[in-house]
Order: sequence, then structure tokens, then C-alpha cells
Amino acid sequence: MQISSRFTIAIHILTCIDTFKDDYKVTSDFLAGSINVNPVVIRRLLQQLKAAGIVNVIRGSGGAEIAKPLSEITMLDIYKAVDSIENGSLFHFHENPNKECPVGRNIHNVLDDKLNQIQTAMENEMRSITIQEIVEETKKYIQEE
Amino acid sequence: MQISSRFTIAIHILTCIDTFKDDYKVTSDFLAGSINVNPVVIRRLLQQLKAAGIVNVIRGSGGAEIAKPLSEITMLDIYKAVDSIENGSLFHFHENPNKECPVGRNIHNVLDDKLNQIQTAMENEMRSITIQEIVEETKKYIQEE
DNA sequence: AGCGGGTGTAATGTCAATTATTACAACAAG
DNA sequence: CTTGTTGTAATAATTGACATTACACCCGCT
Repeated sequence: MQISSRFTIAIHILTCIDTFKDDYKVTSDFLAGSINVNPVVIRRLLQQLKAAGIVNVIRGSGGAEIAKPLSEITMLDIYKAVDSIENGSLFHFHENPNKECPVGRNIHNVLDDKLNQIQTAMENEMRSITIQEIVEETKKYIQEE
Repeated sequence: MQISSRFTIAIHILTCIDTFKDDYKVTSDFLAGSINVNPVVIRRLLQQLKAAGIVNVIRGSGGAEIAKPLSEITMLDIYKAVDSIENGSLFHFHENPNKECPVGRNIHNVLDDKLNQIQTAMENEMRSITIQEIVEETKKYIQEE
């Protein structure tokens, strides 16, 4: 299965907040309009991003803002904040290898290392990309329209 | 969501085939016993591995064997063979960003590059690990028991 | 030739996760 | 105290993963 669209939606959310922060009050309804999902989905994601210290959400009067410099927010931060995968493990290991079988009882030990190695490579790449790059490139695209 | 357990099961299959090739006829039932899944799951995976040229499956008398040197089979080969993810894309992009919104109609262009970059990092790491390493380490674990 | 163990595959069922949606209490500002 | 908004629970629809049954087909053996 693929990594949840919560991840790309969260990136879209942050990009919108920054892009429109001076011209609009960026509410969950506003964001839902650009992303084309239900506002409740946005609110839940905003809660998760808030818990990670990435955004502030203004209750009552409404709106969301980004809580720290864009250059300090990496893809990995977002990825982790919105629980893109379960238990933090990218791979779903088959649960019950047979302990009676020599391979069955050892495969987990051998594979876990390798799977971690792969996942780490992915996470390192994520850490190297900031939301600032995304926002800047998006602005460039918009200007060129 | 996580990457399907088909991936780890396929690795388990190959490890078993090699480990037991001299002592048993390695049938789908035999493999199902070590992995603890239904034999039909094994047969479907064997078909996919066969389509990728990784194994031969002997119809009639039964059994499976590995079709090429272990050192030439990488994690990436297996990963691709068993369709661990859909459409080859690790990330599920939210489908319908609003084309009326400047961010909505450009985010796909910007993000696709970055997502590919991340996925490529993962795939490169997968390419660097061969099933031979897995088999050898597993044998080492078994001997030390 | 036919038996028996095995594969290939379709059909069906179950379960869990994702996403959508409704509903409403809590809240803040005018 | 009204209005627009957030926070969150409850529920449903959809989808995909995995399990399982069933059975035709295949091939070596006697």
C-alpha cells in the first residue's frame, strides 16, 4: 500500500497557509476548498501539525498560521507529524513465521536490520527537503503562469 | 499505510528455497508452513516471482527453485516483482486539488519531483542489498543456535 | 491409463484502514 | 449574544489486504 495522502495534503496545507497568509484568513474551509477534501480532514491534520509544533490554530476567530521558519520544517517532520505510516515502520512484516522452522525463527532478526537501513535512507532524503523549497518553487510556478 | 507484507514474505520464500533446496522438495505447502500463511498466497507470490524471472516453479511434480544467482537478486527486484505498492508510486497523492486555486493547480508539479527523489533514495538502498546477504546471514544465525 | 501430490487461478469472505460526512459543543471577537 | 470557526465524536462508504475454498489442470509413477 501507499503512504497515506495525509502526507501530501499536509504539505499542500502548509504551502497554502504561507502563500495566502497576507491576503486571506486561512480557515479549514478555505483549505478544504483548495485541496478538495472535507474540512474535518483538514482540522484533524491541523491538530496533528499543531501537536508537532509546526502550526498554530486559532480557535474562535479562526485561521491557521505556521509556527516556525519554513526552512526549519523538513518533509520528515511533516511525515512524522501526520502519522503517514503505522508504528513508525515502513514495512509490514508478516506476523507469525513458524518458530519450528530454522528460517522462520531467524528471518526477523536478519531482515529487521535491512529494512531499517532502507527506511533510514528514505527518511534521510526526506530530512533534506524543506517546506521552504516547496513554497518557493510553487510561487515560481504561479508567477510564470 | 505500510508496504505490503508480500515483500517480506517473498524474501522469506527465497530464503527458504535456498536453505532447504538440498533436503526437501520445497512446495507451496512447505513454504506456507514456515511462513504461516495460506498456500495460495505463496503460489500467487511464486507466480509473480516467476514472471520476474527470479524463480522457476515446477508444475505437476511440484516444487520451486531459484532461477538465477542469489547475488544477482536485489531487494529492489523482489520489491518490484511482488507489487509491494500500487502504480509504482510510494506516495498517495490526493487526487483532486482545486484547479481554480493557484496552489491547487501547481502543487502536483512541484511535489512530484520531490516525492520521486525520496522514492529513488529508497529504491537505491534496496538495490544495494542482495538476497545472498540475507541467505548468508540467516545461515549464520541458524548455525549459532 | 489412471492415481496422487502438486500447481494455477477464480470466487468469495473477512477485516482493517482511509476518507467522507454529519452533528454539535466549545470558543473568541465584534 | 450572535456569528463564524475550531475540536472531536460517531457513523458510513470504500477500498485493499489477506485468508480460504474449490476445482481444473498438470506430470511422474506404477
